Amino acid sequence: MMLLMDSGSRGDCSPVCLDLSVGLSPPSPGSGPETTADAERLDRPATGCWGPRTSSLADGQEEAKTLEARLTQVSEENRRLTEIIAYMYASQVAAQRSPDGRKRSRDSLEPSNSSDANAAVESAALSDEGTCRRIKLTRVCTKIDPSDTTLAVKDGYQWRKYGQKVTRDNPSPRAYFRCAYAPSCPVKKKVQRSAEDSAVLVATYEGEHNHPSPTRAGELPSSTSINSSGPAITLDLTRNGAGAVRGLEAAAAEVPGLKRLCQEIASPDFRTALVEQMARSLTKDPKFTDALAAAILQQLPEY
DNA sequence: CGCATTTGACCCGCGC
DNA sequence: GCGCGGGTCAAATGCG
Repeated sequence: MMLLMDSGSRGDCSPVCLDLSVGLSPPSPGSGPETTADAERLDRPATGCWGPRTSSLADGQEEAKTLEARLTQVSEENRRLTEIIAYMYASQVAAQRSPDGRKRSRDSLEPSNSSDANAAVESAALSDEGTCRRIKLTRVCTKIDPSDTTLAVKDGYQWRKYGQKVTRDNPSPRAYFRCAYAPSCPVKKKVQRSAEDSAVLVATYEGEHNHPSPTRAGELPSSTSINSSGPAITLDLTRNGAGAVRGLEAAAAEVPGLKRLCQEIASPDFRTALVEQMARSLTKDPKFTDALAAAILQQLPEY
């Protein structure tokens, strides 16, 4: 699951993306609770993400080692919190299923509105009648000015409104949008205020864009460019490091001269330096810590 | 005048 | 078969 924290001013900065891949995705129908596997993972010792370390580190790398350990520890705590939240969230959703037992064919994966404010972002995949075709569902909660009556969520895409409806379980109307940037783009968006908190706007995205974001034209989606001159090399930082490097290596097979660069990137020294740089910039950035705290608070259900 | 938004009507799936 | 509710359509309306 990807947590997108919209800063509200997408024009001048990219969103903070936290990959909380364990957790708030509602359990797929038919599958058992994920808490068992999660609990097993909880018991696992916290190991570094970057593999075994050598004992011959220079003094200058001591700080990097400490920061790396700290980063791993924070990540582990974050993951545990996410798992706890996921468990509580799943229990809450199970307890608040509609009492009439009516099936919700299109919204079957959407949690009840009472938990809207608790779930900042959720992603799910709709299984289509047992076939392999999957429709990506993403829910995004955005804090807005309660006096703001426009159901507009600034997400960088152009949307065309094609309908509005008042639903039974929420007094505020639900607006229906289609992606207007590309005529063939199948993505739809539903926007509705939370039933509990009118200051929270819940946007449900259905499908995936078949074009890049207009505000990030030329940039590969979910990727961070690390080379602005010459042919751009992109690292998908939403995956783990090894996955990103594997993607690079695959690209290197097609682009001559990239293999050596890939080997460099895959080396422990480069990874250490990368971790050091990322940790420094992240820990020094109060916006990051604030955003992390806010994201965690948003995930916590209200009792 | 062209485009986006609004809004009532219509369609469709589901439960009874 | 009927009613309900969500989703979509399309004519009317508003705005630059």
